[in-house]
Amino acid sequence: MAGYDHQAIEQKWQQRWAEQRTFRMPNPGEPGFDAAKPKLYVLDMFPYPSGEGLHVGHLVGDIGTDIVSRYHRMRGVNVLHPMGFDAFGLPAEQYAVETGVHPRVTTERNVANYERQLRAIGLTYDWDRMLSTTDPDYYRWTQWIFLRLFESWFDTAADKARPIAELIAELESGTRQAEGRPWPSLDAAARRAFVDGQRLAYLAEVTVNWCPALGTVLANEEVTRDGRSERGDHPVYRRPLRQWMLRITAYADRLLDDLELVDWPESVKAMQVNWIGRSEGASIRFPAAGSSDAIEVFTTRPDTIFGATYMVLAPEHPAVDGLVAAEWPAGTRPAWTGGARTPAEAVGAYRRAAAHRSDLDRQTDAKEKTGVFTGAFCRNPANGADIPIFIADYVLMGYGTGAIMAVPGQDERDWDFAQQHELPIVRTVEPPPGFEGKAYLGDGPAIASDFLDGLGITDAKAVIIEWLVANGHGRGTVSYKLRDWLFSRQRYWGEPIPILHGPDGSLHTVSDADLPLLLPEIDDYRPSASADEHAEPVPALGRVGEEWRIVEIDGVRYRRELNTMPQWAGSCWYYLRFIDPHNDAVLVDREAERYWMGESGVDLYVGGVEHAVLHLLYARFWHKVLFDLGFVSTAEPFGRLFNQGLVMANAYRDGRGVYVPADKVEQRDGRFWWDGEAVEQSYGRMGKSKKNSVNPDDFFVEYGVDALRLYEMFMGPLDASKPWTTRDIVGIVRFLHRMWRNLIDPDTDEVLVSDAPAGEALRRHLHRTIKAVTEDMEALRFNTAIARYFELNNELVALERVPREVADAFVRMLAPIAPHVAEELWERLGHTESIAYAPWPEFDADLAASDTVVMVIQVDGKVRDRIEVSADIGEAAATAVAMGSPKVQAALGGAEPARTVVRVPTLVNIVTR
RNA sequence: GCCGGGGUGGCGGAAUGGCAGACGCGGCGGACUCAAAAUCCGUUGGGCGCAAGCCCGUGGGGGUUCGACUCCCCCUCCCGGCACCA
Repeated sequence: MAGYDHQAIEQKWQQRWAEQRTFRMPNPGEPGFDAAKPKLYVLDMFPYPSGEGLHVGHLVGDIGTDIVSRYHRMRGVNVLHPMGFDAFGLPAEQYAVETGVHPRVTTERNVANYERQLRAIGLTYDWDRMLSTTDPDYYRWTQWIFLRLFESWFDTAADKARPIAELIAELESGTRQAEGRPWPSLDAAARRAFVDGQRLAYLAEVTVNWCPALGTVLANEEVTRDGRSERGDHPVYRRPLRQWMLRITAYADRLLDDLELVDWPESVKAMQVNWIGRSEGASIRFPAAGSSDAIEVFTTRPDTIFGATYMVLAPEHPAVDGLVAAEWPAGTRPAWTGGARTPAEAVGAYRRAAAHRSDLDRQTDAKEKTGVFTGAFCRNPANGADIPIFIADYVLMGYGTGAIMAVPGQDERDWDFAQQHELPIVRTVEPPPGFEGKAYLGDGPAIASDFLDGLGITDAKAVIIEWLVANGHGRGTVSYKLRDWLFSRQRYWGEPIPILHGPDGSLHTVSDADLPLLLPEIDDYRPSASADEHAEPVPALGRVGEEWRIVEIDGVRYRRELNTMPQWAGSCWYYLRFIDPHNDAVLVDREAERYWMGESGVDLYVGGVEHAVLHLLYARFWHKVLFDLGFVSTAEPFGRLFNQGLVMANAYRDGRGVYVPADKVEQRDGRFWWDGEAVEQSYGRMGKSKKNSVNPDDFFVEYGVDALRLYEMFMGPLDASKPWTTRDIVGIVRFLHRMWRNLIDPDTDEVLVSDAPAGEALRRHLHRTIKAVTEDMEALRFNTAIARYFELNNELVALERVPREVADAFVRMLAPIAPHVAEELWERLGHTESIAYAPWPEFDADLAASDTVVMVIQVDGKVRDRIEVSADIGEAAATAVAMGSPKVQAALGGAEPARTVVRVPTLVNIVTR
């Protein structure tokens, strides 16, 4: 072999790692497991195996975690580093619809291609632990967890989930009542309804996002803000449907509070806090005039109740129908009626209009506050005033109680509405002098508020809540933006929900012993897509034959649940199954779980920031349920989260706006050309749709895997988004060749090391490098670690032979990032064991700190001279050296030093002022 | 509008209170070569200067400090998230 042959080296070592199962990690108690070592669980967010395969942008995080894993193995740590595939979901199914190929076939093909690509990058996953969410052995346990959700309820007093059997026992023994009613007074159906309504997985008639084009409902999180599906960009309509829900709202406070336990980027924490949207306030009952009913509102500003001059209900509010007056009452203003002859007409017309306005329309017209008077009034409990009740779509049914007390004096939206509808405005917080705004949101003394007058906002809130409670008008409450998780999908390619429906409406679980409930074979996996927004959802499983859909037990015919789970389900707990992937008795072995999850769960979880809310919130929720039920040992699943940056690239569009292949575009005369046509350059995330992806497969042949790994890490900080520039690779390739030549004679293949000790300067440089690289490894700063390799390597160029102490340490330092060339050099240096478990080099602190330093001498903060001094120089000596400098004397120009700042040994600053 | 993150040479980036621009790309000059590539050596923030050297310089303005890319205040622009959430 002459010179550095990356292809031969990379193939050789990947083959050897596979043959020798170098990176297999046994569990506690298994042969080869060393309990004396500390543990580290390093996890990538597992990918959805798309047909397009991986591009270099996907690999940044995977390479980063591989480096961390390799580094810690060398430090004597048991590293759990698994990989799997999140393979249920829409694309495989859509592809199947288009081609007639079963989703399982495409999924298996894609998984195989991903595994091939990941192996080719030299990633050190323990492939024995590989799993796919579509494996029956895996989704068996996804279904099992669903059953645990179904069989649990949330005990608010204990602030945790408990088995539903314990609730039933308490009800039967009389220690607990069903919403105030004694258990014996309820008939069987009422008891069942009550219990089913307490479960963490429950069926409810809810307003859902129905996407007829996809033939399925979508979670709020899967709908874009302009009311279209995240996937496919189809229109989404709101309509009520009976669906499975998961009671994530019960965990809102714990999901919020426990963010303190985890080491996550502030931005992700902030997004979760924002998504949960906790706000403290009060719910207050306003009695409807001339009726015994009352309407409950939620407000964060109960202190402003004396300024509530009208009430607004969401158009869909259930109380509206009962409120609408027969005719317009005396005093109704024209601005309130919407031009209708009666309240019923006005309300009907407004509701119809509101239902057809998309969320986007509502947002664009945010300043335009529409609404109509219902003709009804309610009584403000604080001051006894009768105030008109409106419906308006600026009040959302989905938040709080779907009704507000409108306080235009202290709320901008209410101010706008009041202005546009000629409603009275009463300030109840004194704005500062000179305040010229409209609604005043700031603090100040309460005015026109009876017994609250003079109090600041905080005190006034406390006093009014106390008053509301004392007089039976309301109480302090907390409201959340977070909603329960809509868990039904009407698609085929997902986990079947293991529930049976009895003829009497009762719900029964498929027994644990009968799991997995296999996804039945089906000829036509098409969703029942429709252009009609009113079409009934038809789950794909509804087309399976009766022999599957109907189950007869003891002569009773049960219907199977036909919905499947959303794609998020499988990714909620995969990190647990990696710990014990082949266990067919339990979800995860208790001892193995305790060992690998340790104190704070996964030690390093790396993935894209796009999962900041959905996946991470859902997974935390499931984990907390499993924690409450005693199946896992930590409160949080992911102790440390790290978001890798995106890889960006230039993309080019032709005159029609169509993307053209970026790698075929040429630059001439400052413009860009493709196929003889001028094209527009843009810049953005690398992706197949923009035709600017770089396929790693192409790279292996030309530059090598080690070059790819080094380049991806050298581009910049791991968490920053960075532009991909293929030509920059040459710097990395030069480094690799130079390093090879430093150690191997290109003509004779002789190893160019000497057993002579390294010279003083080189040895110091080596130890400085070990120190810096070690610190960079700990802090995930691989870009600067690589810069240190370059510096050390460049110094070695001048040597005939590299001292062995330097070569050995250098190759080991290189191993985490460029493992193939490191293995090869390690072997040639005479080592017989894989470098993967060679000890990480230690540095000598005295050698790493240099014995002489360049001392900077400033005059009035400006650098005037640099003098090499001993590192242990004293302050007096440093000052003397500084004053002795002719350059310093020239800069002083005879001026007297007023004071001297000395920071030995690096700096002296002579101040003349 | 609110929340979070950013702005440093031609480019990617380094430096988190103490030499701004490590390292790499690109550029320029040179060696080797018939030539080119590869490789090697030198150089490369801007301005003035023959030079020694001097001045300017981390989005803009102000402040703290002997000393600020770094800390504080105001402004501005860019990126990400949320957005009529009462």
